[in-house]
Parts: sequence; C-alpha cells; structure tokens
Amino acid sequence: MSDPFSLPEPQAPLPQDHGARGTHAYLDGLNAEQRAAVETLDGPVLVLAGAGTGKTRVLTTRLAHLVDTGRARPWQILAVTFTNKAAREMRERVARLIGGDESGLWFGTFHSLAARILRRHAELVGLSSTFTILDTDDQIRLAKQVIQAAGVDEKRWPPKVLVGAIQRWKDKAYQPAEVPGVEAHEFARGRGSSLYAAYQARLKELNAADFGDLLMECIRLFRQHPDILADWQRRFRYILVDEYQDTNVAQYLWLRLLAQAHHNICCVGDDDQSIYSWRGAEVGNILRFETDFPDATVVRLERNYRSTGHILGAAGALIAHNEGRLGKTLWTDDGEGERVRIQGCWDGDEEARFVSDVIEHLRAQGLSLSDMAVLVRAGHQTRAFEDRFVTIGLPYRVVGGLRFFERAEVRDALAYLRLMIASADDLAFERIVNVPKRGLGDASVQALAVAARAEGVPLLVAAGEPAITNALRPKARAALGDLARLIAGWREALSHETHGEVVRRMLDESGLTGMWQAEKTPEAQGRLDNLKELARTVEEFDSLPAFLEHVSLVMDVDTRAGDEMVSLMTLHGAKGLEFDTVFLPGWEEGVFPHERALEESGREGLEEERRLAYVGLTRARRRAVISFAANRRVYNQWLSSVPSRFVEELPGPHVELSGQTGVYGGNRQGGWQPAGRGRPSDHAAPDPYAQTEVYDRATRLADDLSTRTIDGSAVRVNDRAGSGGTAGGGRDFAPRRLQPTSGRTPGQAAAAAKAADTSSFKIGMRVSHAKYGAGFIERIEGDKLQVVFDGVGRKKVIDRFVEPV
DNA sequence: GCCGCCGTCTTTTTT
DNA sequence: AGACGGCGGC
Repeated sequence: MSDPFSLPEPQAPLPQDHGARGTHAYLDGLNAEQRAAVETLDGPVLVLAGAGTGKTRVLTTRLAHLVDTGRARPWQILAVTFTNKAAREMRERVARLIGGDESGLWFGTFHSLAARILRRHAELVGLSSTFTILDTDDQIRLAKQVIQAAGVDEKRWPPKVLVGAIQRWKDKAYQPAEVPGVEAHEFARGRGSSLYAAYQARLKELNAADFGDLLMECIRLFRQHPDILADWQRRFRYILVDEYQDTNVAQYLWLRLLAQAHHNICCVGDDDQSIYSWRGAEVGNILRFETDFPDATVVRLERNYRSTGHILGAAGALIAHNEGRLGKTLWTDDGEGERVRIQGCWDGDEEARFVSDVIEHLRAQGLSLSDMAVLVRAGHQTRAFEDRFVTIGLPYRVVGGLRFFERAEVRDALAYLRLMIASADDLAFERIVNVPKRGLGDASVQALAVAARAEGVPLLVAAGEPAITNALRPKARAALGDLARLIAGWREALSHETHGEVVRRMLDESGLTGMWQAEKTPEAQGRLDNLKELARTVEEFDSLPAFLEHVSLVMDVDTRAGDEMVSLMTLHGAKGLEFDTVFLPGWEEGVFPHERALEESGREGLEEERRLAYVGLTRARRRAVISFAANRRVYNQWLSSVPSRFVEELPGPHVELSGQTGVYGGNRQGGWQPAGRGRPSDHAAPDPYAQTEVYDRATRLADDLSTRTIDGSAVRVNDRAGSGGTAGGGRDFAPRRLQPTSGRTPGQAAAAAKAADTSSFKIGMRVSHAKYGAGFIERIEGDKLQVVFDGVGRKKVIDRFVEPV
C-alpha cells in the first residue's frame, strides 16, 4: 500500500468487523480488567498497570483488536513507546497477532515519530527535510560557540550546563521567548533565554535539530498550522501510549494535540514506576489524566503474573510509604515463594563475593545465569561485581553504559559520513578537521571559520576553495584542501560504488584506520574492530542517509540476550525487564537512596528513589536478594555506612535475614539491626586491615550458621566495636577477612593448588580467556594473572581461566 | 600545534 | 582511584 497519509476521508469506508467471522481468539486468557482495557476502544482510557500485570499483552492485544474489529487500519493507529527496544518487541508481538499486516502501523518512540512528521513539513519550521539530528557532542560544541560569541565566561557557565538547561526547557516545550524569567535567570544571570535563542538560530543555519527540537518543533508546527494538525488528527484515529508516567510536558502536549479531536487515546502506565523525573518526566501527566479527559475510563491492572507473594508483599509495603499515589495493590494467585533475602556484609568486596557465591550455588542447582541479574543504583557499582566475576570466571554482561554509536572512534567515522551527505554540517567538520592529526589546530580552524562566514559558505566548502583560505598558512591551506578533496571524492564515489565500499575506503583514506593501528594502547584493537563493525552495519541499510537516520534515532544495537550470562545493570536500565533471581546490592543510606537525589529534590527525590527500589524488587520472579555493606570505599576513602531506610521499610513477614548454611556466606553482619529496632550506634573505625585478626576468628566461629527471620524473635546485634565481633551469642556475624589467604572457598583453594603444580605461566606469555580473548601476561601474583587483553585492556584473572596460546 | 601535567569532579540516561 | 579538561611548556 502506498503511503496513505493524504488518504483518509474521515469517514472512508472501513472493512466490516472481521471479528464477526471469528471469536477474537486473542482475547482468551485475558482477565476481566485486561479485557476491559482491550475492549474499551473509544474515548480516553487510562490503564494503570502495575508491574508484571500483563501491560504489554494488553497493549498489543488492543492494537490487534482495533485492526481486527475494523475500527482502524494499521496506518491509522499511532503507538508510542519510550525505547526502540520496546517498540520493536511490541511490533513483533502485534505482527504475530494480526498476521503480517502490521507494517503500516506508526509504531515508535516519541522522537522517531516526531522526526518522521517533522521531515514532511520541515520548511515550515525553518529547516529542510534533510535536516541532521545532533548528538550530545554536537550540542555541546554548538553551545560552546554560542557562549563564546556572546562573550559569556565559559568557565563559570559551562556549555554542558547550558545544554542541560536548554534541554529542560525543551522538555517543557518552551520556545526561547517563553522561558520564564526565573528559569532564564538560572544561566549566566538571565542571559539564558538569549543564549537559547542564539543556539536555536544556529541550529537553523546548520539545518539541524537536537533531540528536544524533534518534539518541540513538531508542537510549534501543529500550533502554527492548524490545517496540518487537523490532517494528522484525522489520520491517527487511535493513539496508544506506553509508559505514560515517563512522559514530559512536551510529549504530553504533542499527544494532546493529536488526540484533541477524537479523544481516542489510551495511555498505559504506572505512577509507582516513575523514575525519570530528573530528565523531565512529569508524574503529574498520569495523575492528571482524568482531569484532562473527564470522560476517561480508568482500568486498574493489579493481578500480577510475575512474582511470588513474598516479593509482592515486600514491594507493596515499601511503596506504600510514598504519598500521592494513585494507589494499587498487586496480588497474585501463585504461592508465597521464598522470602526476600537480606544480607549485611562487611564491605563491598565481601558483598560481591556473597553475590557471586549465591549465583554459583544457584547455578549448581541447575538455574540458568541468564535468569539472574544484579541491579545497582549507579553505573560504577557494577565494577566491584565485574572484578569479582572475572576473578572466578563467571560469565556476565554489563547492559547499558557506553553504547556502540557513542564511542569516540565511531562518532569520528560518522562525522565523515555526515559530511559526505551534507557539506553544511559544520559540527561534523569541526569534529574531524584534525582527526586524525593534520596540523590543523584551533588557530587555523578559527581563521577558516572567519573566512567561511565572510563568504557565507559552510566550513567544508570554504576549506576546498583556495580563494577563501588565502589568509591561512600554506601548510594549513594544503591540509584543508586535501581534506575537502577526499570528502568530495567519496561523495562522488557513492554514485557508482556501494556505500559499504565507500565507507571502507573512507576509513582507510581518511587515516582513521591508520591512526588506531599506530596506537599501541590495549584499546586500539577494539577500536579498529568497532570501525570494521561500523562498515558492516552500514551495508545493512539501503543508503547512507537511511543509516545515519537510524544511528541518530535508534542508538541501540541488538544486544542478544539468551547467552548463559549474568546481567549487570542499573535499576533504571532494568525497567521493563524481569529475571527469576534479582540481586539488589548497595542498599545503604547515601548510595540508595542516593544522597544527591535527597539533596536536590528532598521528599520528592526520596519518593523517586523508593519507586526505584520498587522497580528493582518487582523485576524478580522468584527470588530477590538485597544486600548492603557496612564499609565502602567512596572515591578515595573508607566510609562506614548505615543500611538503607528502605531495608527497614520491608515488613518482617516477607523478608529473611541471611540464608541457609554455608553458601550464602552466613550471618556476617556489618552494622545492622532488624526493622523497627532503630539504627545501629556508631561503627568502629572502618579500617578493614586493622581488624583482620578479629575477622579471621569470627569466620571460624561463624562456621555454624543459622537462618533467622526478622519477624521472629531473633535480635541481631552488631557491635564489633564493643566485643570484638562475636557479640550476640558468638555466631551472629562474622565479617570475613579481606585478604584471601586462609579464607578461600574450596574452589579457590583447589585452583591455587592446581596453579602451584602447573604454574607454567610466564610474564609476556600470550594467553586466551573465554570472555576477553587473547592477551599478554603482564604480572603474576600467585594464581592471579594480570593480563593485557587485545581490545579489552588490563584485567586480573585467575590462571585456571586462561590457556596458553 | 602538540603533549604532558595537574586540578576537579565525579546519579540515574533515552532519544 | 580514575577520567576528563584546561593550561602551560616545548
């Protein structure tokens, strides 16, 4: 079917209800509430979908139902999600339900859908349809120029901060003139809005849009051109929105404009899972839905199909501490399951050891590593676990973090590609003008910019015109000329070579490949691999522009799950996922809830942290293990810490302190008392080494470990300070010693013994590791090797996990 | 123009 | 501790 955009007369005949021919088999198995959410097709619907209540199923079934009953053709439905991943998954599920007719669906993220609309009317907002979408680096570069041009001190008012402010304003759909005085004052003493205006003007000159623009400019377009808005309103008869609690003001306005005429909007969300206020999300959007649409149908999904009773009980009690909720109580028909386990540890290392011990124990019972996840508050917390997992050879993967298209080498290559497509992309030019080094420093580039501006041409064009660069030094002129000729050559080649070939040639002829080959750092090989991977990826697209659009809007690369690995990620990154077993380490005041969240947003901040805890717990299907450490090294120094208040908010009947004998590391407690018994008193000086003897002894004493529960009468007292670590009956805790000399697990001891026998490793020897590939041994300490792996860098591994090559 | 040293700032992150 | 950015010397 050709693009039906201009097609639909509002009352165009629609196929009659296909459902009549069948029984809507896809409705079978839905519970009453789910069914209501699916079958209430007309008018505004708010689905309050608690975690694990079948939200995705409702959304996809509803979509299928709309099509199947003939209410709308696929292209008359707009379905919005937050992430590309969610969009992809849902599209696939819908495809299965309606049998391949889904291709016309407008299914995507707010940004990709807005970009699609905006490209059709770009001229009306001062852009051409080929506008580029800037990445963060570009934004900062641009902000810097604007700040400099305005004579503002960039020390006091860093470009990054301006970008942040502009982003916040765009999240609220403020045009430069609309920024409230107070907020404009936040940056450079009231120059905020004029800098914002200058930034916008520059974007238009560059024919570029940043992420915020995609929505904001779309809104501006709709407001200034009611006829165009009306076309789109007529076109999208039904609108579905996922994760509504995460929408910001701009997204809210965008939706409202589109839904205004027919009110056929169905929003699905969970106010208890709103965890993105720091990037502009307004929980108010969901709380206000019924006011916005007085005739709205509200459906609550509270029956949980994911987790056990104990997990839901613990999570529900926790979130009940928040105020201003719409209020939901999750329940399940399934059993109570295991209690949520809570483990206190002496320090971060011990916590990592504890988690890995439990993982190995579960694995030994036949559970799959891919059903386990460690969810942390902040990205850097994954490190302790990575170190530990590497040491014991446990396969893991870190989800999130720097993504492929954000790596410097990839962005450099992309900048070259952008220049091949659009000479006017000055930001791309500035990025690569001296990458690799061509002797073109700041001075030359500034001079070029002056000349280019005088001529009114883009930098790349100026670089290629000797007449324009005549004020520059001959060396710089030559270098600029060469660069311009190279790019022109590749652009020309696009007409008779495949774009894959051109990209490969570009990587060589630009010197990018050579630059990384010449570098001898351990990471260089990895960067070269990334460039190869980039070239390969390009070939999957029809054209270079299509590829670049994809890169801008769909930054994620398929991370194939399913491998036998533990997942390591932030709580934010875990939203929407689920695992049999979830580890939630770092439940300490200051870490979680995070100190900054409390400082910056007070009570609101605390509640959002609590929602984050709720999200974490509700990721677990069968088993949740919370842990905290009494001592943690923060930046440079050791700090003793207090268990998170969230620990105390978990109700006794649903939790369990420590686990069974042995494998769970026992009852070692580093400063903790049961819920409701108040905070522990001050800790001893947190110098783990000073305490080693005490812990050795405590470890021995703790051999006999028992299970205790908070709701029982057991009172756990920690007071290493008071009685040398054996108070409370001599077996209540035993922070394990820190250096693994005598405290090795049997496995480690065996490995060490084996290493002693076969210690055939030598410094400089080449070895290979299952996860890291090949590398050179740099140092040997007992059974630990320090290896520089190609493309991965320096890692410590246990020798039995590598093999000589 | 380049390179190395030193001071600063370290939540979360999608698009 | 570690990464990044700015400044100053070559």
